[in-house]
Amino acid sequence: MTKTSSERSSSEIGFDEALDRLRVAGGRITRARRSLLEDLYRAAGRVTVDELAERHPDVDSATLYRVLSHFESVGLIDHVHLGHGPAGYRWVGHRSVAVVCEDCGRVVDVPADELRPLADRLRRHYGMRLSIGHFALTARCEACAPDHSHER
Amino acid sequence: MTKTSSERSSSEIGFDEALDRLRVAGGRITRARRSLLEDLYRAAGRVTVDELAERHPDVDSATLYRVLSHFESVGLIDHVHLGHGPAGYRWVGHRSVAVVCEDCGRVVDVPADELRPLADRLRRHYGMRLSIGHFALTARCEACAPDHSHER
DNA sequence: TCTCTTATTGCGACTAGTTCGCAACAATAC
DNA sequence: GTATTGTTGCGAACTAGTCGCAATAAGAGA
Repeated sequence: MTKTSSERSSSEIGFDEALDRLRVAGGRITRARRSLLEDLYRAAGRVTVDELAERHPDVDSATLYRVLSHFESVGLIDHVHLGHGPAGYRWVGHRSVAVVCEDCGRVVDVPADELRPLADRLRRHYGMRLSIGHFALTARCEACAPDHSHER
Repeated sequence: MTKTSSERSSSEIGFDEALDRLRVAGGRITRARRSLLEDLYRAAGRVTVDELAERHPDVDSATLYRVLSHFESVGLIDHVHLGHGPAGYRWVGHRSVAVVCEDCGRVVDVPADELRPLADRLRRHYGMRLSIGHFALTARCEACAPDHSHER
């Protein structure tokens, strides 16, 4: 289920740089923080809290959330709500929007630019600045909703 | 089935028709169902579970959810997840998408047609059929995220 | 290196939103 | 009316996430 082909761009924050950021922010580099940071850094794409909890059984779930929100406040990761399920976290620098199938849960990443025209219209005509990335778009994938207009 | 995409509320289901549908579906018209159906029919737009619970204190919340999902399965209402908060329910036939401010929770309704270009692209290029309406788009309204840059 | 301060953790309780099991109830068919 | 069985109310459970607090352990300074 690992996400494919999210190559690291040069503008992306490196692991050591991330550690520095945490230190500059005045925080301590604890065992939990270091191992979660490593995991998030190495993960190719989005990771859910469940997955992190499974991979770090020594880290309490309350701590998990606290660490994640700390990382987020320092600008190392961001999170996206994937429909009904748990949120997904990933290293910053990705400029894509998740489109999740509401039936099978499959997530397809779409370049954020695809939403630009809509975002512009929403801002200009409705005064709403679209939060690209914070919530996934829900859809149905081909497997779950084969085309050719057969309504349920 | 009556689902041609550009049609609007001319084909909206009336209250008595809705009652018929429930009967045809083999269900009983209970007190809870009748009063909730009336409420939803009369409500101008989206109603949250909280609001319904407040207005129908005699109806247990578990029943509330069951009735709502029954109505939905019969095709009388649909629901939309408004970001972090509770879901909103409304009479079918509305062709709009909710855009919710993630800070203040304000909901702005946007004609579904605004999403058409995006939906088309997602279908054609990514094989995902956007579920317009099931999830709100999240954004920030002008009050919560005043535009600092000087854009036209 | 040891000591001290205090940021962070683990634990358990708690929240919101929603679902489930089950016995009591009430809508309808007869 | 009575019987049948779909629905309801109640409470418990569940998921995703948050919070308070005492114990722990980073890491600055001696």
